[in-house]
Amino acid sequence: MPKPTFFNLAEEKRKAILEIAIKEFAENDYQSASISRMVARLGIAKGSFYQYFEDKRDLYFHLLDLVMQERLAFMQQPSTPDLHEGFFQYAQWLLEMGLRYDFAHPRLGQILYRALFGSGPFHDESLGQIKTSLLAYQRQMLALGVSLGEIDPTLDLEVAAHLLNAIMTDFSGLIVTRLQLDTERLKQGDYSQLDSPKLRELSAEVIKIVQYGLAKRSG
Amino acid sequence: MPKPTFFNLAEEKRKAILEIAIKEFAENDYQSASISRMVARLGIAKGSFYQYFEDKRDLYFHLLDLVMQERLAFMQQPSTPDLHEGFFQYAQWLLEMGLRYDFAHPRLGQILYRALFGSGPFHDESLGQIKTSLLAYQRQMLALGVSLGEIDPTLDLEVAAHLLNAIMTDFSGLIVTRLQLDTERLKQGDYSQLDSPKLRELSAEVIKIVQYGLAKRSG
DNA sequence: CAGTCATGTGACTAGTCAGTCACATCACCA
DNA sequence: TGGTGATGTGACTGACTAGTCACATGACTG
Repeated sequence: MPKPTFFNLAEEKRKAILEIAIKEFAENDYQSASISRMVARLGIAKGSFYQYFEDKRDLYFHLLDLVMQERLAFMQQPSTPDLHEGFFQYAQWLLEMGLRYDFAHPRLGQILYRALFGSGPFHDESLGQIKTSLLAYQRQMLALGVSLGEIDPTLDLEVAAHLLNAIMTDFSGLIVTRLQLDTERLKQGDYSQLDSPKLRELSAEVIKIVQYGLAKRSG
Repeated sequence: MPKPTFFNLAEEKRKAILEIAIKEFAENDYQSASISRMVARLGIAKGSFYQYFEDKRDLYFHLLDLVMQERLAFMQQPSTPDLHEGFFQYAQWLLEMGLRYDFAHPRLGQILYRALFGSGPFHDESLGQIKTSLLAYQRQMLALGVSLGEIDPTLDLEVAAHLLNAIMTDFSGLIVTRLQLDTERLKQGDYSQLDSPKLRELSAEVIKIVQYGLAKRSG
């Protein structure tokens, strides 16, 4: 937890610190993210940093908290469909929103991605918990899908949850290559290509495969 | 490319260097992998290292080469089924072999995994090529599956290849949690739990989902 | 005004790192 | 034996790191 001093700061300054910190941890892994570089960019003294945070780790976990909060808030939009209205419809919506989030907050996404798949000094600690909770959610979704009669009840739900999760996290990478988005332009905030109807087409295609598999339908 | 001096070394010494280097790059990302630590462990002088390799990057790319070579060699076993005898049978075999490889060479797998999903200083360079070539292979497989009449010809093969690839690379993580394998024991070379028939059961379950999807079959 | 307390500061410690270089050692050959 | 070229060496450079601390500034209060 950041020290009280940090929360007493003028909002402007606090936001500036977070902005630079997010940039630093998005562009570098935990080890390589540099406090010296951050304070230099912020134009504040090294000592000040240590009045805001216990240490580097303290800042890092605070950022992870923010990332998860942002993501949850982003997902809780009024347009959210009800899972009871259709499992695969809901899954497609999840896919699309996850993608939109990654485009809207590429740096936050990067930090989360690093925490999930990277291997910093705290890989087992609480970061594993994020992954576990994501998987638990997918599993819960699937269980509901089974009870709605949409999901094959003979499936191993743990395996299915893993696959669903793998596909969803991989989806961003797919879209980026597919739409041939210029990563640099993305970083600079130009998301115009997102409006392309291809996004919906693609998520529909993915869900179709998830739903019916690769096999040629008999006939 | 390593300098000629490296290849002139006695095989014993060369292997010792590679062993320590693999350990170092498996346990740390590129930035954190330390040449100073390596030469200390090897009991050789820092200068000697720079007579074997141009620089850190040179060593790293040499290791990546080795990893890919090892993996290819591992996959080209006499037991390899013919893709023409059945797409999904072949896919299941691929899944199982990939897993066995990761168990047999956990450190090499770790290095490859880092190269694919990490974000070192050379992420765009040639490492992207590895991923691209893996994807190209999956895509080729799928195209053959279509021509064999096993794969739904209306699918977008690029999307399908991505999903297949995501599932395959995620599979190792799934198995490790599923079989509740002790990672430490694995590192020490105890692979006894691999004999479990669960391995085949699980890969079959995964392929079943890939083949027919999650949806409850009508009826 | 003096006192107190939160906040800001940057030089400093003790450690890390990749990479260099003048020198030493060794093997081999004339 | 002396010479030559490959190989080995480790102290050294310059640059970086996280974190500390004695001190400075500012604001608010009695």
